[in-house]
Amino acid sequence: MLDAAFLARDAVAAAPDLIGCTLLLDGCGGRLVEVEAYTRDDPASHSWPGPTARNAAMFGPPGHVYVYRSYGIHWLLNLVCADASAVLVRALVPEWGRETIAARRPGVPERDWCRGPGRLGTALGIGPQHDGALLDGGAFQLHQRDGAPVVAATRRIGISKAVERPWRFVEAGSRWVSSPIGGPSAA
DNA sequence: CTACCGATCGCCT
DNA sequence: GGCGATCGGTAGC
Repeated sequence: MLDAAFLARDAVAAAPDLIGCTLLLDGCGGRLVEVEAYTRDDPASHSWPGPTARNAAMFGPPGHVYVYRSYGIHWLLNLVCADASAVLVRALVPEWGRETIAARRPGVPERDWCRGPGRLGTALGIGPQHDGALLDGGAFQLHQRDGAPVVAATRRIGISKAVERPWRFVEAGSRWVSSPIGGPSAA
């Protein structure tokens, strides 16, 4: 288990170090291959407007999770870092709890189970009840990686503000990321 | 393979 | 009242 100190720094610093680490919720999850960083000083971040009811977890201590609903449909998972920054979890390798995940996504190819933040939320069973939960080895577990994967930085996906900040981090060459480069037709 | 569009709703202006 | 840190289906090349 990684301790809270691992996330007690800016999300931009913590995000690349999270690639290769293993994230589990109730035994479902696997190795992280794609994340994005969002900071307090970041027009694309949910903490940008200041504290509200929705983003309260982002303004709490590091080492908790921030969960919110996207497009009225999907539940997205973030790991809260220091100073109201957070890391959006976008993709992982489904290594643990595979039978549970398969039951949640009938007919969906294995490669798509956790490829994209919305699908990952469904696969792990993320919901509003998890907002503010502690990454303490209970329901949520975050384990240190073995070795150092090759990490590439690209532009973030699906946002309209601060698009130039290269704060999306992927494991180079992984087939489990939502897009190998920088999103649909990005350089 | 890429491109477009509808679904669906909580939050902020 | 407008707008997403998205996905899945369909259409077209």
